[in-house]
Amino acid sequence: MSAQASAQSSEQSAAEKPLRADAQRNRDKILDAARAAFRERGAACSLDEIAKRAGVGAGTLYRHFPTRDDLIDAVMRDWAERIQADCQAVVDSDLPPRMALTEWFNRFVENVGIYQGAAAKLMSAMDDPASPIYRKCQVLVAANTTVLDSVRAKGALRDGVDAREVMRLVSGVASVADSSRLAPAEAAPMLAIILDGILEPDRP
Amino acid sequence: MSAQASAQSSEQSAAEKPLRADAQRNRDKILDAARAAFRERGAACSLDEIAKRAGVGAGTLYRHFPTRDDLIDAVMRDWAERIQADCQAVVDSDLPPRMALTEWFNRFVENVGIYQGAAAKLMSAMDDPASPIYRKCQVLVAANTTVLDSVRAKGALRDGVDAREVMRLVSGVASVADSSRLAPAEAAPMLAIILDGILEPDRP
DNA sequence: ACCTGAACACCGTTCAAGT
DNA sequence: ACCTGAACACCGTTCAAGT
Repeated sequence: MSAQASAQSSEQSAAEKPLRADAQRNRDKILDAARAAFRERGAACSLDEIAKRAGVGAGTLYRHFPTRDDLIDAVMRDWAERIQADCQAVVDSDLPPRMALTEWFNRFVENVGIYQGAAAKLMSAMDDPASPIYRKCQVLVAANTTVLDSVRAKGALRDGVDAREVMRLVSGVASVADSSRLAPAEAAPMLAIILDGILEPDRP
Repeated sequence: MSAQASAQSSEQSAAEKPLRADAQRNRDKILDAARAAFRERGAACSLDEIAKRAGVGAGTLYRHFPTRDDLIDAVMRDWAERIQADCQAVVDSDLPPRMALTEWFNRFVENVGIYQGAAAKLMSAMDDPASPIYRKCQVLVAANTTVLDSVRAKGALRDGVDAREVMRLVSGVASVADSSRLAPAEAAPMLAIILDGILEPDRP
């Protein structure tokens, strides 16, 4: 069972008071069950089913995660780290601008597409500070800004290209890919258009 | 009441056997109620509430519209006509390419954004022939192709730009605008990027 | 301090009984 | 031929009772 792997490294946010041992165990079981359920049935899957899979009462799930978005947020934790790692890798790689952005956008769409409905969740949280996922969006915006700035420093970006707008556009592509059930690679033509739209046209 | 307007011009698709008078009246009442409810609460609003608003039994709603998508499809009827009209207007206008496409994309996003969740519905129906909304998507794809072809004829489009991909991209923008609750005008920067991505860069 | 699961509310969907 | 609304199933959410 994959339950073991993450049950060992008790998943908890850095600066929070420690949970009682049994509570921590339940929290981990819920997260494992949620990850599996989201993967199979998408982010709209029944919370009751997740509780049952995790072998806990429904109330326990709600105690740990008052809303569905809180649960999604927790499940997204490792996922945000992966994106930050990708960002760093691309910036360090020193690839030519177009290749760097192609790589970055592709990974972005791939990462955002882990669960059906995850892309849509992200989009609606992006401008909603009240959403539990809002912070995760900030991380994405920051990573995207970092990558774009590194390309801008090479003079490859058109004037007036705003990282926020690019982020929205790419999220839109991720969402299209998600709801049309496109393979990640099938998003490439759309991403290519965006690239042509933000990169300085080849100069003689 | 706005109910009167559309109750007079009994809304029925061209080639279908006529309904009994009372059935036709109920159908119209349901559509009016659905339009109002979708506008207020979005495309995910309770069907039961729509039936109540329309003053019919729940079963009557299901008799006329077996699935939620069938109802959405019917509500979208006049909406698709509006898009086709916009398409024709833009093609006939003989505006310079960039202005023509700006106009077209803006209207597209505006039209698709009538109801919360409508854009998402469209996206997922685009590649799903089994969906009742699929036909409506075909209309949109056709209109979009017409506009793009008219611009291509002027040599303003980059080589290899596919109408289908552009349609997907713009739907994605509409979806972002929808779920982030952006005003239609706020989609302009994203649309500008797409324009730069598909138009031939200015030549000296 | 935390867990359980019965109980409630809400919504989609069906279908027997009615006109 | 069509309509009604009670009935059922399913899901989210709460909370009294338990450890």
